[in-house]
Parts: sequence; structure tokens; C-alpha cells
Amino acid sequence: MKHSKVSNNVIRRLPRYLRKLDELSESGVNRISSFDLGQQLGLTPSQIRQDFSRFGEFGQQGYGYSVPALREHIAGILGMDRGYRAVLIGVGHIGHALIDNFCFSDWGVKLSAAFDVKPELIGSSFNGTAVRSMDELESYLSENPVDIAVLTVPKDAALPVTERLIASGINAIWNFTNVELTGPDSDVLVENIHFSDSLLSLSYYVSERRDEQQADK
Amino acid sequence: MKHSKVSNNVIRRLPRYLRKLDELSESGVNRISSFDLGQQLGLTPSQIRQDFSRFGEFGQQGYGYSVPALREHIAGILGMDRGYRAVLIGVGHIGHALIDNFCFSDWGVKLSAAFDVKPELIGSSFNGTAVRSMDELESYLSENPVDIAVLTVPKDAALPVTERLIASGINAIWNFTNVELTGPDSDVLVENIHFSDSLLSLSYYVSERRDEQQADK
DNA sequence: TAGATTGTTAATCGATTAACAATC
DNA sequence: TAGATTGTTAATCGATTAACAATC
Repeated sequence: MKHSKVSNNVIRRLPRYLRKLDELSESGVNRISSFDLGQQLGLTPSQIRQDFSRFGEFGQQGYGYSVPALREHIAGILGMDRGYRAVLIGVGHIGHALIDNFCFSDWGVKLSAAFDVKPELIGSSFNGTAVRSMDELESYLSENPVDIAVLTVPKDAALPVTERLIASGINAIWNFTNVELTGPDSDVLVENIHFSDSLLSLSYYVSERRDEQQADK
Repeated sequence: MKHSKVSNNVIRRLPRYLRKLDELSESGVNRISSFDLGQQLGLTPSQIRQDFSRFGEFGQQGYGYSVPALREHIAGILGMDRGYRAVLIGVGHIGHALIDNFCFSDWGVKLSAAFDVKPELIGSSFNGTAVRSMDELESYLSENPVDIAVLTVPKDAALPVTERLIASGINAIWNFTNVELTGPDSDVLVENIHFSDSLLSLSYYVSERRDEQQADK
């Protein structure tokens, strides 16, 4: 399968398609046209057909797309069937919330261990995931296959921990610290969850709307 | 101030500029050129100048931009000085983590109340924010100015609670439930934090890289 | 078969980049 | 002043939309 680099915009839409298809499945819909799917997601039918055709021919003329089949295609494109393994670093509030509430396995990822520095946490287990000492990080990573590191440490620890992860051969980080990890020398993949960026965007749009309403008067 | 709709791409970059400028301030840098800023953010100088000039003339030829002045301009554009007020609905793991750890005030937002259904939580207070009963939601919203609702309820509660919020006149929701709120009739502003979408994008890029490495052999 | 809907090519639109005169 | 760097216009590039022949 050789396709010249798919654009980031397309990649960001794929998980939305997946969620919508799961939702459709649950409601017992098992066939959908690009027109209807577009309606439900606020996208044009053209765009949807372009997006899918980037990866293959998943539809059928005159019929549309099979919901379950399309779902599996997209799951495969996203790597959900590759059995990726993750570890989580930093069992604070957000780390704890992820371990307890975020269903990694729903998205094809196995959370195999968590790490923290706090002695009172080490040895305990949450939702089936054991917390180990940060001292064991390197040895654990050398002995177990880990594809993704979930970074939920405090701001100050973000860069030093990242160094250690990279040194241990990790090449994908799911970053919840509000620190810019992107840019450094290494070619590690970084995916950021920046709460503040998200809130500020919302704040902008609220302001824009207020200004419009003000202007209308 | 009349500017024909600024594109979403630009808006999404503004919070990144803000963070970088704060970081520069802390390191004692108080002047920067579009060239250097571009280097640090992985953007072209052109793009940076285009982005800023969308909102005014913040720089000075031959000199560059004053870090603190530019920071204040961007903060203003994002509405950080408007004193927006927020309430949080659903004090589960993620809601609790936000109350305790996310510094709303750093981004110009005041978290004025939290709501939950659990009797054992009602009346308690976290990090200065009191938890009220969901029964009080409507009366609270009618008596207090609230601009943003932070939605951290379980999946099942997402839609019914959203209905109630909209009925009470809320027109901005910061959505942490993995439910698609966008699209319905109402013109409420929705900003999503979709953990799963983010993880799946990362999973895609990991897969892409593996495939490339495979192909190289 | 006739109607519907795909996959894909061509046209449009918008965003990014390059270039440069203005000017601090 | 001379050098540096902006703000902005023009050129390029890429992404979205439209159109339509292919076909189920």
C-alpha cells in the first residue's frame, strides 16, 4: 500500500468518521451514503468520498457504504488492530482519571503499566494497571515492548522525563503537560492535548459572537 | 474593529503564540522577530506576520515585536481580559482533575461553581469551588452570569444536560464527553476535547512510520 | 432496466509562502 | 545613516467542491 503522504486534515477527520459509524451501528443503521454521512457530520459528500478514496474503494455505486465494513477499514487505517502498547507516566489527577476512565482498549491500545515517584502509589493498582516506581522506567522499557508513552507528569518533570523516554527508544508521546515538546532535535512523534489552547479558542469564539451581537445593535 | 471572519487555522495558532510568548518572557526575552519566532514554532516568518497583521500592526520595522506587548494583544484577541465565567458539570475523575489542577484563572476564566448528582459530593468544596446539586442548575444559571459550561458528565448524561444548559441560555460548551454535540439545531458554540480522536491520530502516525520503516528494508 | 451513488477528474476556493517597498 | 524587519501585495500551493462517466 503506497500512498503519497495523507494530509493531516484527512487524518483528523478519520476518528470522527469512526465515532459516527459506531453510533450508526448502535442505532442499527448498516448502510449509509456519502450524502447522509455528510449531513450528519457537517461535511460535503464530495469531501467524504475524497477522504475514503484516498485509502481504497470502500463503497459501491448506487448503494453507498456498508457501515460495519467501512468502520473496519477506518479502524485498520488508524492502526487500531495493531495491538499497540502504552505506559502512563505520572499518576496525578489527570493520569489517574485516564487510567480509571479512559478505555484504552476501545481504541486498540493496551495500557500495560503506570509509573510515578510517590512511594504511597507504587505497588498499588488502578483498574488493572499496576503503578511502578519511576526508577524502574528504563528497565521496564527495555524488557517490554511499548509503543506509546502517555505523559501526565507535572510541568517541571515534562522535559526531563521526555529525555528519558527518548533515550529508552520511545518514539511516540501522548502529551498532556502544557509544555511544548515539539521541535527538539529528536524525531519522536508528539500528540498534544492542550487544555488551555482549547479553552482559549472557545473564549475567542465567544468574544467574536459577543462583538457581532454588539455590532448588530 | 471590523475584520471579515478570521479563519479557524489562525485562531488555533493564537494560543500557541501566547504560550511561547509567556515562555520567552520567563526566560527574560522581551523582543523577537517573526523569523526567530517562526524557528521556535516551526512556522514561516511570513505566516506569523500574516497572522498578526490580521488583527493590527503590533510590530516595528527593523526591530521586531515586543514580547510583552504582543502577548497582551493576543490575550485581548482571545478574550482573556473579558472576565468570562464558567461552571463545571459533573465532578467525576476528569471534572475533579480540572477543578484541582487546571488553572482557569491563568486563562482569564473564573470557575464559579460545580454541579453533580452525587449527594456525598454536594456541599463539599474543591480548590475553592463549591459543588452544588444538579437540581439547582437552572436557578443558579438564572441568577448568575455564566458564559461557558464545562461538560464533564458521563456519556449518557451528555445530551440531556446539554438540553438543560441550552434551555438556560448557555451558549458555549467545553465538551469533555466523547459525544458529538455539534450539529444539532441550536447555535451553541461547542469546543471538544476528544481524547480518543487524539490518541487515534497518534496511532495513525505511529502506523505510518512503522510502514515506512518496513518499506525501507 | 432505471435510479442511485460511487470514484475520480477538473474547477474553485482559500491558505501559505515569497517578495519587496516602506520605515524604524 | 545602514541594516534589519515589518506589513502587505502577488504568486504558489494545497485542500475543498463540483461535475460526471462508470456501474451497482
